[in-house]
Amino acid sequence: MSKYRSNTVEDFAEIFKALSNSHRLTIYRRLSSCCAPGSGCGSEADMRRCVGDLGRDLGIAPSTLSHHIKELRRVGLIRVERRGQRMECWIDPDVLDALTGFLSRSAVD
Amino acid sequence: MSKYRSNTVEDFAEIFKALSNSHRLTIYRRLSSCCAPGSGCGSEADMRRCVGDLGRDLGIAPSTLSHHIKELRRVGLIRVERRGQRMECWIDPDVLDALTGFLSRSAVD
DNA sequence: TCGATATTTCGACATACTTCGAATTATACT
DNA sequence: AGTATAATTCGAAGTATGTCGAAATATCGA
Repeated sequence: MSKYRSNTVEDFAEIFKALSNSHRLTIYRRLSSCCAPGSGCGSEADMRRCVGDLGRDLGIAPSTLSHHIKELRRVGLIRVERRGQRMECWIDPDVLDALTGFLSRSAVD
Repeated sequence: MSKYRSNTVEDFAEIFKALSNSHRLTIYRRLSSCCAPGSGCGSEADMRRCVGDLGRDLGIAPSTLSHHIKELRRVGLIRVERRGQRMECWIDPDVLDALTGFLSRSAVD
């Protein structure tokens, strides 16, 4: 039931670019230790983490953190939703699947 | 018998950066339609492609192509060896495995 | 309503990246 | 030796990225 479909090589290049910064990659991995909503491998609270938590101990300014979150969101790797004061983030598993599929699949071109 | 071992998040970020340019990603995918040497899924000739072939129809200057090949090589994604006038390239399957493993594995941190 | 907490937006700056053309190196062929 | 082909190195130019601080927005609690 993968609803995600990325079309071009450019799309995937953008996704890789989002993971090409060590701060963003760390953020993404911290999220990937949680589960996707609806995947039933943890409580709701375990699936999501707020922006502040994700950037803890990274040594970057809040504005920089926000910029990185925005970038991960832009390419579709993560989803974000407000919950009170916090912005809760979680991984879009479809995009991750598309990415690993893209890597292992042989090029047509 | 995976002899490749990447240590840090920074290493993986570098690998993703190498794939974050659509020209380099296209080059890499053209190579991944071949097989690794020793994997026995094709003749020797099928496993490798020279720099000029990999950059065909990409619309970039030879010097730019060379720069991209160098970058893919630097992070370990591909291997290069001279064969006469040509430089033959092929994929390092260990690094690709490490990459997909890294993506699916949960973060410890 | 006022202050605290969480996050974003904006503008600025330094650094890194992509690309090119010109010149250079390596190999093959005649 | 001389020429052609394949690829690299170098320097330059424009663009993109990562980062910050200051100011703004959103929500919660007293």
